[in-house]
Amino acid sequence: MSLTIGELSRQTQVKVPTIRYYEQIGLLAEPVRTDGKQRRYGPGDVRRLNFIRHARALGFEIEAIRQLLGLAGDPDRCCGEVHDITRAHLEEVKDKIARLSALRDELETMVACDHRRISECRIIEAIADHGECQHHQQ
Amino acid sequence: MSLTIGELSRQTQVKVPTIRYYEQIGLLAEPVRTDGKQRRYGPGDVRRLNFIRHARALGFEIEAIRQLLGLAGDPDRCCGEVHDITRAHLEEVKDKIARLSALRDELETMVACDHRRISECRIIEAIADHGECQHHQQ
DNA sequence: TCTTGAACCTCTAGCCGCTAGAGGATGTAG
DNA sequence: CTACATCCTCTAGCGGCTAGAGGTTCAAGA
Repeated sequence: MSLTIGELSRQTQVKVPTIRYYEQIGLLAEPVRTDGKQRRYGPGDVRRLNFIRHARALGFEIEAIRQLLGLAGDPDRCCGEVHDITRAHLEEVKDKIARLSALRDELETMVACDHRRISECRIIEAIADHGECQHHQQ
Repeated sequence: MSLTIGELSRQTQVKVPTIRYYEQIGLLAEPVRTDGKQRRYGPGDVRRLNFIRHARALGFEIEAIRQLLGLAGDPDRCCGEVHDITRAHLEEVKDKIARLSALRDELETMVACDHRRISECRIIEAIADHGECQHHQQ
């Protein structure tokens, strides 16, 4: 009934080295081992790793996921903190979108360049003359 | 007439260790040194570093900037390649925006949680049951 | 029972684009 | 001539993995 790390990887779509990495940073508990030191996983591990994968796909950072997992294991608690973490993440995402949108607009103006010589290329000029605005994406 | 690394840093808003890092990866040429091995920069370095900073602020990767700098130094060439690099970057930015927007919508649905107990929290459920969609932001 | 060989193990290093710190040398103002 | 801000090099760390070396284990087939 138990899974090897490869089977867990196939079921959750999380790569084998990533699973070991999650164990190393304490996001996943150390599993049972065979006599030959190979890892064996149960259904609980599948659920937890799926949760992690989904949260990563939603862009949560590892530390946020660690907190969410802690809270998720505490069924009687009010989920206010879960709400806070998610809202904070939502704000970050909105912020990124806003900054990237400004970037997109600038780049779109720039690519209206009509293939002149470099010495009069609007893109090069645009980068060289770019003002004091602070984008810092990602 | 020449600048110390600290003065260059103040003029360009690029931090001192970052300037040394750019030199190390060959993005910035090795500058003149004093007898005591301290770096001294000229106006050309200020221009080049400003270009780099602006391009970074626009989200270009170091490798793209390396190419842009190479092309920028070739005034008679047609700027088609510059255009291509910029358009490729624009496409990436648009792609990121699209993925982040989908993420934002999902998170917004999730934060409509009304502070119940964890055991019936919609956010936790939403993460746990999250489908097979692949977001992978950033 | 033995032999394959795929999958497992640990360990280390690398990716990007910096940032931080140790520990020491240099340069300039008073 | 001294103080001390700034400079130097070198190494390690950040997040979140990914890749590779070099060796071991496990399960299926002969």
